[in-house]
Amino acid sequence: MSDINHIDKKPLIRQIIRIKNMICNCCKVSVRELLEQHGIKVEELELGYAVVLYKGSEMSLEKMDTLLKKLGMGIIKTREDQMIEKIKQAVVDLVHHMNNVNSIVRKSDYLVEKLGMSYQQLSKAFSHHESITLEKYIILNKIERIKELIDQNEFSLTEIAYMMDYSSVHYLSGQFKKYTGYSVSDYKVGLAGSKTSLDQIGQD
DNA sequence: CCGCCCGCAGATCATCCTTA
DNA sequence: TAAGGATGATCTGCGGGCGG
Repeated sequence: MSDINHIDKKPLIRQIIRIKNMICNCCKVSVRELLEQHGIKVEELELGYAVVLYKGSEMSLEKMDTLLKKLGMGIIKTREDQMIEKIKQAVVDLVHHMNNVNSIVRKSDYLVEKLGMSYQQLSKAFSHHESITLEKYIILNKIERIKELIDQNEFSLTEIAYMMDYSSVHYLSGQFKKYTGYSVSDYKVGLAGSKTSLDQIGQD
């Protein structure tokens, strides 16, 4: 009797979950692996969201959130959370995934166009939700991208400045030192600290 | 000569706050 | 919710120094 009821009460739930701090394909691999290890079928998986199928009696959103937090991620719950995550992904797209110089338009214009909200609204929501301003978040992402380009050792600092939409190499150099505490030269010879994970940007 | 770094002044922009 | 103003931060342009 109880066994029959137990089986009947195992409905499969299909749900879209929004996931924060997914910033690259490596994250997708990790998320899929983690969820499948816990019996969750992943039907679709993109940066920022997944379509999952799971047994309601064995798994819940809370449990999934706990699992994802082990990867530095988590499930987005409120509308504001979702908006902040969209802003972050737009910034990551802009800074890290656009190698075409011409595509790097004014950051605020790009975000306004991509998210369909005024810059004031975006900035206010971001500052309210995070410990840094939207502008600083963009700059910190650019610094991490610059570190990557320096590590690749393919471009001079002048070329990197041009690629990252700085008007001059000297301003890039100055901003790099301001935000990291060490110069580009120090970073190149390994005297400085390592790169920061994108999901840790802005978190003290 | 080239690449990198630094300082300064002025222009531009982002953010915050107030008001309607 | 949008508009406008104030303020501080960021960015640019110029000039110069240093080391390879």
